[in-house]
Amino acid sequence: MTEAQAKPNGPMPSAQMERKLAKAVERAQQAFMEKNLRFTQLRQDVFAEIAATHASIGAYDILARLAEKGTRLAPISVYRAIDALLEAGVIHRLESKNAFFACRRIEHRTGRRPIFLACENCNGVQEVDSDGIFETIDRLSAAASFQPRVKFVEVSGLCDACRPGKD
Amino acid sequence: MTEAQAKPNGPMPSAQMERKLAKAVERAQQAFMEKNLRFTQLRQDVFAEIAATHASIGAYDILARLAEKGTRLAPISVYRAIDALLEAGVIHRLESKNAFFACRRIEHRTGRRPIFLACENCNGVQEVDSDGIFETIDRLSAAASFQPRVKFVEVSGLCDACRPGKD
DNA sequence: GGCCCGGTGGTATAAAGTAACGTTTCCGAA
DNA sequence: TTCGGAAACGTTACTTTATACCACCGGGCC
Repeated sequence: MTEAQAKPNGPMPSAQMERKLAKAVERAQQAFMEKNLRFTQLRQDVFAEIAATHASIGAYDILARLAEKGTRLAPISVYRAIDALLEAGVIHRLESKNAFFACRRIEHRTGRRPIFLACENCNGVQEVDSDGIFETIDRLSAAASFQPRVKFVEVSGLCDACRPGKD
Repeated sequence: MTEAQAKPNGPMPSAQMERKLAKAVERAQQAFMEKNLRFTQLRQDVFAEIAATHASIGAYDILARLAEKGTRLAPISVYRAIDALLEAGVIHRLESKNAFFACRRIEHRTGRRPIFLACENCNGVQEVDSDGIFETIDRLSAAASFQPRVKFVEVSGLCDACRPGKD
């Protein structure tokens, strides 16, 4: 398949989108400060590109979009920025797609880790409360004498907007 | 192809391991037959290599091991065999590692899908009963109007044998 | 100043996976 | 028994994803 795909969620006033993006960048900056990490220009640019997508995006797509805007980078530079963004917790990695998306940080509201619902059509990612799944994983791990370090719960499918029968 | 010769100090009797491997291959063959798929020589070779590993293994590692034994293949051939093995359900893919492992098919005993516990040290993979995790995912998906198709639950960490404090 | 260190730039290359196309093999129908 | 289509395989080339390596820059610190 090529890169062409269904447009992301419905039309939205671009002014509103820009305000949202600016807020997201600001929150990211906050997160970096709290962790004593540097929110450099490169990291900000990469984050903004990911956040502007409102979906998951591959490292090389980020690269291409930045190049279109005049910022030509080597892959390694993007990956370094991504590493920092992951460490700061402002983006997540979708293991099943080798892609990244801006964290909406619902765990700040729920106090719990979310699971990811990734749409195969529009690439949008929802984070929904895990409702005890991670605790279950911990329990199952303990029963198997397994020491968990990183846990992935990812679901691939179709989001509401992309469901057949809808338009 | 010559038989495995006596090793001076193997940790496990190689005869026993070979018997286990032969059984695994036989079960795989069974699975292929039940699904009306062909268990060709290539597929058998690739499966045997994965099963003999007793851990997760990357496609190119399989390629290299087969090459050592005189079977030189193009990557695509291995991937095609892997696809067939996945379809037959005799191996699983570890998304978080881009690797594959032989299914021990605990769902045949429990009637339920397992989750995967992957050791970062020895690459071993345990399949343990999911204890309702997938049902929870279905429920959460429905609540989010999301239509799930593929679900990944993978845990990366240290298995009992590789835990620090043991030896 | 001289030093360390985190971040960056650039080149090259590894690792993972796929497209395209032709040939062989299997298997059932005529 | 041969024919024909589908599935499997081989070969080449290629894309996508990710990292190694080394040099350099700029700020804090002695």
